[in-house]
Amino acid sequence: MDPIDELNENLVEFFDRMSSWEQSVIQQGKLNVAGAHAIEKLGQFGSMSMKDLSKALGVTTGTTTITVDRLEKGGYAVRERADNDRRSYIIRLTEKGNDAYLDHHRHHLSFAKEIAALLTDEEIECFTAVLEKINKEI
Amino acid sequence: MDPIDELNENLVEFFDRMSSWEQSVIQQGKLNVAGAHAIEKLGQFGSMSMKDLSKALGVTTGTTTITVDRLEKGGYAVRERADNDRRSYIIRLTEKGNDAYLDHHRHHLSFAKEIAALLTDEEIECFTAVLEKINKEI
DNA sequence: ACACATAGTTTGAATATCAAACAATATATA
DNA sequence: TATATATTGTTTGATATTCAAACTATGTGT
Repeated sequence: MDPIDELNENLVEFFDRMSSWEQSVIQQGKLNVAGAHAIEKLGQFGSMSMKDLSKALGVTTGTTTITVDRLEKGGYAVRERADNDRRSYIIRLTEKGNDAYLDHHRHHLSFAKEIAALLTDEEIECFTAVLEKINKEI
Repeated sequence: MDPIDELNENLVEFFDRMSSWEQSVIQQGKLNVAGAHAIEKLGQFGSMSMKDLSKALGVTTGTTTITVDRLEKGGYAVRERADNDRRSYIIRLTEKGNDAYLDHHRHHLSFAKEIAALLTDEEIECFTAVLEKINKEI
């Protein structure tokens, strides 16, 4: 079989499995999908404006307004006035929000651990190196 | 840095990039997300019943009814009566539906090709083998 | 000042999804 | 056979998600 075809099939299946896994993890928690994604971005990249958060999430600012409203009501995040621009807010995770992020992060880590357990040290090294290469260049 | 952390970070980023890529590919076409996913399953696994399609997609049969209605209206798929069970339909891709599947498949292939171009033969082999291993066991 | 641009919110509409009720058919049991 | 139960797919009513466009408030450039 063509190596490209083989790579493709495995990629597609892997992506499918990761999607299912991600969704099931989110559904275990109290957050909706949009909120969980927002918390992930805020946890990963730190506090940011509505606009930047929208861009990071790939949705309109209108949608982000709703998402952040919900996060605020749930006590996961707060809007803080930006120093330099009075139109703008900086969205910051609260302690509860950060806990939710860390919890999600722990899930990811245990997923990575589960994968690593299947592989030899050499395979882990190669797999990580390849992913890093792809992430850098695509 | 801990190899697990490193693996995790690269996995998360890779998944994120694949999600964006997938979404942008779908939005280029005329199908909505649900329809595109349904076509992907039907193309990959062949004609199947509403129930099986629902299971493959991870949604209720009610949702699948709507999705398949739309595919039929768009000329991408047809419901055919099952021989053995008169309650049941077999959902089959039309030629147009199959073209849409092949087109999507081509996008995937070119994505895989793009990735392969970044890697040495050895890396391709290792990456594919690791993905296969993970897919089998997770 | 004045026009134009930008950040975020609101609004109205379209779409997606689910759970539950339902109709038609199949299967099992008495 | 007759009757109860299960299953397949559809419909319905409710809720959630998202977008585009209009809008408010503020910033920037001429």
